[in-house]
Amino acid sequence: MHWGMATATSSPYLASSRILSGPVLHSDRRVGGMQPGSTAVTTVSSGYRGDPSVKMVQSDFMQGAMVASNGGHMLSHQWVTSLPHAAAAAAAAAVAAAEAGSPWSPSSQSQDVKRGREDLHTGTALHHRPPHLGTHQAHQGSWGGSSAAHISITEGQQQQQQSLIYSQPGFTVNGMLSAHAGQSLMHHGVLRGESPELDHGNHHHHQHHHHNNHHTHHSQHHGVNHEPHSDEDTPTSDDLEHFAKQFKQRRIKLGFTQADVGLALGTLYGNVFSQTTICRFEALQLSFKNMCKLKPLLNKWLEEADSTTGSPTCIDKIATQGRKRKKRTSIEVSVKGALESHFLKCPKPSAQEINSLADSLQLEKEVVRVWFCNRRQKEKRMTPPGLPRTPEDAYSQVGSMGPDTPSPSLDCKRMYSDT
DNA sequence: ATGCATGAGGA
DNA sequence: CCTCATGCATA
Repeated sequence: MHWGMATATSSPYLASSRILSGPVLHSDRRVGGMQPGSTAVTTVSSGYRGDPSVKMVQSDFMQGAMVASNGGHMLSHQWVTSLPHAAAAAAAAAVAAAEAGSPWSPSSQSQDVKRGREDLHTGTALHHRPPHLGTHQAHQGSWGGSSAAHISITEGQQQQQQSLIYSQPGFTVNGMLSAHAGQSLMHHGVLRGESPELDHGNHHHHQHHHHNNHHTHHSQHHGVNHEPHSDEDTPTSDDLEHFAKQFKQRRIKLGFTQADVGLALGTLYGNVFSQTTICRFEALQLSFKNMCKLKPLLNKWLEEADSTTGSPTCIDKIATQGRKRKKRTSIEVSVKGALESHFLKCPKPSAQEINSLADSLQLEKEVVRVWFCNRRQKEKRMTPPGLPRTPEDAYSQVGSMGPDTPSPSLDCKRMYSDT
């Protein structure tokens, strides 16, 4: 209705300079009108959470503890999506038919499939460094697989630059170790203006749009597998996998949560990372290149971590920026199914296509666009659902990705005019 | 652990 | 607008 298609298009939300401290709480949930037919709802919640410093050694399940229950001031209502009475929603819904097309996307993503986890969960926080664990398992080349001994980042998914400045002058490293028992210490010893991207030293990566090299490559011959020595040379996929595993174990043994690590990295090297990123690293859900970039850092952290086992140091908590984020739009399952279907037909819909889709699904165009972007990214991640495959047939989707999506999908052209 | 989102950077 | 790297907010 109101925002049918004229208004909501690219609402430049955000930009709120700062949040007034005024207790402006609007208890307006979703403006009532929503019925079990809406395509999506945007959940409302407070804008920012205080500090997750509740360091409780939990395995690595989730840091649910962070959801502080503060007074809550939800004053970000620029994006409130007034749900239209989705009527047609139901129509398009129910389309969740996933024709397995990709090697690793059988029919999972409907909402969130959990691949089985495997182990961990050491509820105890022990600070003892394990002698070492030599549990290397088989490896299957997930993505880059194969001995990437020489692969160097050729896969080149485009890349920007990430630098890695070691800001923090005399600030000695060793900023990890959060509070050990109590809360965290939020004391800012140093605040860097925030360094977004830092370079790692190698920005020789340009963007070529091709994927990782998953050609059958067989490990050529590395006399002995170079373990995760220190870092340096581009690690092989196997290395990464192995490292990630070890990292996770050590981290847990040391009693740190993923969030802790991310924080420590920040105070340590000037790059803060979130729990999410650490998690994804451990799960190898990052792009090959991204994994390579993070590995050295995490490796250093590990070293520091066990060497300092027991040295409390301060961690600073950078001020939180009042960045307003659009509330996460919850897309209904059925709608997701629809999107999924379209994605299979055409992973890269044109703007117009997106518009049509958005319209028929009654979602904002932006939401749809982003959905596709995320979907594509997901497709590129490592850890295909169901890795344990023989390295041989790991991939079959050859022919398509190359320098740049040679398969431009010259077909997705079916916009139906609703009504 | 993940879904949706933001942004930088490149065309 | 896309790709990528990241992360808040969630489930």
